[in-house]
Amino acid sequence: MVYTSEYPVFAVTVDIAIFTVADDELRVLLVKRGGAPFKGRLALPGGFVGESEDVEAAAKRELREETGVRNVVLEQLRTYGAPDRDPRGRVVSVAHLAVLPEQATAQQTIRAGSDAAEADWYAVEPLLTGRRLAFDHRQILRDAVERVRSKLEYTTLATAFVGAEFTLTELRRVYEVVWGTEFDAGNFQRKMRGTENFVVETGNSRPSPVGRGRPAALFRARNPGVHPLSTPITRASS
Amino acid sequence: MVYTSEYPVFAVTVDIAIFTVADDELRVLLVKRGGAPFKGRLALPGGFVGESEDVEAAAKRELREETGVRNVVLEQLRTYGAPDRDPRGRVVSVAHLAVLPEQATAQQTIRAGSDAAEADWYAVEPLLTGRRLAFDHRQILRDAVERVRSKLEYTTLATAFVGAEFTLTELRRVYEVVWGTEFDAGNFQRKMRGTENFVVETGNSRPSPVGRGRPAALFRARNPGVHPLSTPITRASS
DNA sequence: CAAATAGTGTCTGTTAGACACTATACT
DNA sequence: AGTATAGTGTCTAACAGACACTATTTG
Repeated sequence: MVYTSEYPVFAVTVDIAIFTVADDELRVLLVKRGGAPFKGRLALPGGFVGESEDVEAAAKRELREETGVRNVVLEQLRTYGAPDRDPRGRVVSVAHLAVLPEQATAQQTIRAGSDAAEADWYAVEPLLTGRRLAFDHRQILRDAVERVRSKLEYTTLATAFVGAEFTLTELRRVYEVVWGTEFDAGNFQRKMRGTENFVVETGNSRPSPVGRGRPAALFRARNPGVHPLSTPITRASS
Repeated sequence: MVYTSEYPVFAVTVDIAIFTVADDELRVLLVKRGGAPFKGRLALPGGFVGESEDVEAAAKRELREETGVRNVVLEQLRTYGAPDRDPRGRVVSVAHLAVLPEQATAQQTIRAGSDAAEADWYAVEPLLTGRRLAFDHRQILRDAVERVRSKLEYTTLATAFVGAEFTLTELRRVYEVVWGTEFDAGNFQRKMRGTENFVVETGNSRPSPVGRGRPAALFRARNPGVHPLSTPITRASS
């Protein structure tokens, strides 16, 4: 290592806020820490970046280790670098943000590490003000939620919360749950159908889960990944 | 250092894309590198984060060293962590974004470091595709420009490009130069006056720089800093 | 006065939101 | 038929953009 003698030495970690929407709740995947520091406290999943490992690759690896899924939405959030944020020493964390459809959450595999175990989904809302998380993870979580809420407006991120084929009601629920608002179902429908490069009708339909009512047309995302919207989805409505 | 033996060792730097608008151009402050690697190549100003220094504080320090100014807009952009991005070894860079009013650019002091000298302002546009910068700084610059363009829409960032008191024509020029678009002066005026918590009229006025024409009313930012706008400034117009 | 820049009036097309209504399923 | 969910029609207020016009200054 060239720098160990010339420049200050850091460790670099990635932490990931992995979100999903289930049972009309925005939820985040947390692990209970098995070792010091913050033993027993809930934390965002994460870990050290390898010596020759790209930071993004490290985030992907951690996400795969925690959830077993690949090819889901994952993007960098921001970096947290306060000198006292980790009691063990100088650790800079590059926080990331991931979004999973509810269906994918079943594949979640419990990580068998020594400093992390018992991964589980938690409702986000109480975590923002109540229960304390390890390190500065509450702040990271707050920033991540803010980012998700904002990205719903200007990008196609909402489709990352639902399966490959989805009804517009399912998509509307994502907006309603993440924003804590209500939409007029009719206006939402028109807006979705009228927004370019967002969703396309597949031709298939799905019967109502309640067993009654008109079956809903199925849609899919126009393009894979997250893209900016030409016309934003406004946050207002009743 | 606890981690030198336990975990991979990194150096952490900050790089800053410092923007201003002058002579109807978006410009960025670059330094010519005085030492290896990339000796003689242009680079974003930056440097190593100190052993007990907060990452944000390091960015502020670098900005002050390069420009002599304090209390200007400075925010984190994103972190670049490819394993081969610095030929000297494993260096992760936390890139930042700063915006200066043209008036403040005169105070720029040339940094007297060994690996950086001759700081100067360069038109951004040719740098995005042409001349190569040191490290991955072209990519950082691209991302920074993208962020600035986007933030003009949804935040009060435009006011960071102008002085404490400014005319609406000056503000309009910021949008036009950064976006490369033209606005209808009248509609822009109405939009600014009608958008809440953006600008307020001071009561003062300033004669036209050309010496002819009606003097323009002076405005100031409603609140210091960058804030989200209730209604975005749309990028369209002629 | 002419010229130049600042600022207002006004029309038009688009769109968000409210809400009534129609469509299609199951029991 | 009754009920529940999906989807359409239609009205209104707000707003962006085009563009004509007025206001205020200097030479």
